[in-house]
This record gives sequence, structure tokens and C-alpha cells, in this order.
Amino acid sequence: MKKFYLTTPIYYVNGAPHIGHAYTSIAADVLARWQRLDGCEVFFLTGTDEHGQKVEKAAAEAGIDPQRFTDQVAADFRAMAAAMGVSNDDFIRTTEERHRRACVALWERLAANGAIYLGHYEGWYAVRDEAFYGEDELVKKPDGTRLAPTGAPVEWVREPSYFFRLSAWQEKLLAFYEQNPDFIAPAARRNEVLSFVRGGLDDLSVSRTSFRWGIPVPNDPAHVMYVWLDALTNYITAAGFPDEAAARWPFWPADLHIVGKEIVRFHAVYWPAMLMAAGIAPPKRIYSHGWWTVEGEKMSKSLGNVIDPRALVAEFGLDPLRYFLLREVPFGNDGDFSRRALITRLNGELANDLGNLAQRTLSLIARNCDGLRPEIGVRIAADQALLAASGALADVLRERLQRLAFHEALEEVWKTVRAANAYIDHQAPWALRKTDSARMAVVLRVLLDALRGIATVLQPFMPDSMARMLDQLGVPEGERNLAALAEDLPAGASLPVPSGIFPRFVEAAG
RNA sequence: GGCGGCGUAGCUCAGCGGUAGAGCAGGGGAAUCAUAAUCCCUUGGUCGGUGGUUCAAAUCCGCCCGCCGCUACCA
Repeated sequence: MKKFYLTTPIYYVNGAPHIGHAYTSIAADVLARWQRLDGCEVFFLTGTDEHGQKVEKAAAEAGIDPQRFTDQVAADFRAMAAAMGVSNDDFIRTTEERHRRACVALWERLAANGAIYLGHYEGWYAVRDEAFYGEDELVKKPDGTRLAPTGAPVEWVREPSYFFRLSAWQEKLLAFYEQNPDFIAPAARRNEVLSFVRGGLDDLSVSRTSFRWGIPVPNDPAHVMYVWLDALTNYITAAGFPDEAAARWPFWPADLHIVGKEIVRFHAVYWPAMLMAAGIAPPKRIYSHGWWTVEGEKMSKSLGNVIDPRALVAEFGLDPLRYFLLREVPFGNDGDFSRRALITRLNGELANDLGNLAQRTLSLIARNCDGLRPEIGVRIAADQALLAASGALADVLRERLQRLAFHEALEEVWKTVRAANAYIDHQAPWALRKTDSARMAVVLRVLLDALRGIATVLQPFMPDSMARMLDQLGVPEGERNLAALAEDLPAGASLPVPSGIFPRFVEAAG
């Protein structure tokens, strides 16, 4: 069976999960579910990034030790994933022992290959950004203190540090990008990475001595590993590294890392360089998605407009939220989240277009066909046209999802939904009931089959709702994958009493 | 400063060399099976500006204007 390994980033635990985390995880989840539906053996990984000075400080401010602090926040992220219907196969935490072992093993391989050396680093360091800045980048305030371009306070730090010989990898990385043109997408992000690498690479500081909350460097416990080296390693930890006999090691290299655009460089430059330096295959693809604004404004704690995705689920339901996030904006672009836009999608597309189509079809069958699935009968051109559209969906979506074009995938499904609404109006089975009940039955069967195709391919996007729809369509549990669409369902099966899948959302008065 | 992207109907966007498209919103009509849902027709754009290439340019090239991303440097 074909294997497919995909990951979300591991989320940094210095804050609570918000809509951005939910978005990344939901998008990855749709792909994971799609690949399973398409017959792949999937390993879908998410988790939390728990080391680093910011976490150490946040824990200190909360008055608890870092491990307890991260236990709490990690539990919150795990709960968020569950609340979003995320079907991850594993949840990795960088504070786990398996991860420490993997990081140590990777470090030792890099050291053995001469890719790491001890030097020292000094400069202006911003704890908040986990980054050093050049003197010229700083903004001097009247009181003499300096701030990073991000506004974070900086302090002069001089410390010994291990370095990764990133500078040795410029040409090899460029050759790698050349040979793997799809490695970074979308194209705009690829251009940025190419431009960055062409500009020359400095060696990368990969250890710190200024704090303790991290994985100790082998044979030099005064140092802890740089959080990004630590964090990126999670993707091979979960595959069993360094045990290449592990059950999941055959999943490596990962088919896809989904990342936010702010961490493209780490994944597209540092990560493949480190892996190649250690003699490990780099991942196959990196895809960078965009960011959400909220009601037209940047999401920020100070504006107080950070959205808890669980509150949205409570108000609108999980599947409408999942649908909206992937339908509203091309993956890779930035987008704006607004209540009004969500309600428009929910009412217009889910309730009116699809939900109502299923409801009118199923209630006609319940009332006029004794609730039994009709015979296929003799089909005319209009029947075949609709079924050709719904029958093509699996192949069409496979191509769209290969490109992570979720919004195009959903638009393609909705073209068929609209065609089905036009079909039912033109065929008017409620009129045929009086004049030609045999033809009416054929029409209703066509609609039933078209809805089956639609609901089947929509399962990854809206698992619960589509499970209910397939229940109502009488599709057995074992016949809901893409391959099963090749077989017609037998006539005469008794269908359950239909009930609405997507109720219209009505804004509370006042 | 360098590299890159974007600017098309009221809104969100597709089209990227051959007589301007979709969804939503607006207007008119039909139907009444259905979650007052649906269907049909329709108003609406000098495709940011300007110059050029071409038989033909949203579509290619130059310049300008306005946004945005990555990156570098001076003080």
C-alpha cells in the first residue's frame, strides 16, 4: 500500500491555540483523510514544540516549573486538535524521551560528519524573538536602551556556541531546489527561498548556554540545543529515528510538511541542509500557507481579537468552520475571517445549495418511493450528464488536492451541486409523480447517485456531516471510499427518514 | 537598494495573445418537491496609468502610480 507521511508544524507552547493553529491542522487533516479515502497508508503527525527560553520564562512567570507548564499547554493543544476533528496518528512533544534520543543521535551524526564545530557568538539578542540582531538593525530609544526591529527588547550576549556549517550547503541546496522544483510551494515562497540562499549562507548557531530549558548537547551539557534544531527533528523522531528498523521509519522522507509562511526558511533551508549533512533524505515537499486577519484587522493579543476556534465551533458547528476556512481563501494566500463571510458560506452553500438539495431529494423518495432506493432504470442524456459530473469528482479533487488547492476542489464540487439543483428543477420529479412515476423514480435515483458521489468526496472536509448524509443515502460504512464509487448500490434498500444536515444560521435578534 | 508578487464588475477572485468570466450582492420572471430553499433571464467593467511590440494585448515589453512579501545596506 502506498505510504503518505504529512505533518503540521509543532506548535510553540508559549500561548493558547488560536484560529491560525486550527487552520493549519484542519488543512493537513483534510489531506490525511483524503489520502486514506484514496487507499493510502497515512501517517499524520502533529504536536508541540516545548523548549526554549521563552517557554522557560513563561513558566517562571506562571510560577511553575517548565515541565508542568508545558504539560498544561500541550494538553490544551491536544484538546484543540480533537475539537477540530483532527485525525492525527501521533502527537509528538519535544519534551518526550524519544525526542531527546533522536536529537542526540542527529547531533552526533552531524558532529561525526564534521558539520558542527564549537565557536562563540556575541551580539544583541532578543529573547522574545529567539534571535540575534545586528547593531544597525536596532532602534535606539531616548533612554539609551535598544529595541529589535520587531520591538522586542535586546541584550548584549556573548556566549560559546556550537555552529552548523550551513555555509557549506549553499550550492548543494540550490542544486537540490533545481532538481526538485516542487519542493517549496507556492511559487512566491519558493522565489524568496531561492533568493535568500543565493544571497549566501552564514553558519548557524545551534546551541545556547544562556538558559537550561532544552536538550543538552552530547558531551557538553553546558549547552542546550538551539530550539529550531530541536523542533525540526520532531519529524524524524516520530518516524522512529534513529531506529531505522522502527515500524514507521519507512514513512520517511515525509511527503509533505505544511507550514506557516513565517517558518518557511527553517523548513526549506536549514532542515534539508541538516538532514543531508547527517546523511538522511530530506522531505519531499514543503507547502506554506497564509495568515488570517479578523474582520479586516491583524490578529493580536493587544487588539483582543484573537479567535478561539472552539468558540466558533460552539456557535456554528465544526464542519461549517472547516468548510469556510478551506473554501474562503486559496491555500497559500492570506485571508480575512469575518462572521458575515462565514454565515454567507454556511447559509448559501451548505444549507441552501447542498443541504436543501439532499433534503428535497430524500423527502421525495421517502414520500413517493416508500423510502426505498429506486432502480437505475433507463437514463436519458440529462441524467448521464449529471452523473458524469459527479463521477468525475474523485479524479478532479485528487488533482486539486495534490496542489493543495482546497478552494478549487470545493468549487469543483459546488459546480456539481449547482448542476444537481438545476437538474432537479428541470426534471421536476414532483410533477412527474402525477404523469410518469417510473421516470420520477429514475430521476430520484440519479440524484441519489450524484449526492453519493458528492458526499463521498466531501468526507475529508466535513467528516461528521458527510457521514450523516451517507447514512441517509443508505451507503454502507465499508463503501464510502473512492474506490467504492465504481460500484452501483443495489436498488430496493430501505433508506432512513431524512433530516436536515446543515441548518440555516439565523443571527440572534437584538 | 536588490529580488518577487499584486492592482479585472459594488465585494471576493478566475482568465494571462484571438470579439471581457464565475460566485456573492442588485433587478425581473418561473416553480412550489425542499431548510422562505431552488431554477431561468438580467443590470454592471475605458481589465491601475502611460508608451511600445503584434493583423490582434487584462494577456508580451518599457516607464509611472498604489499596495504587499522576502532580503540587503547606509546613517
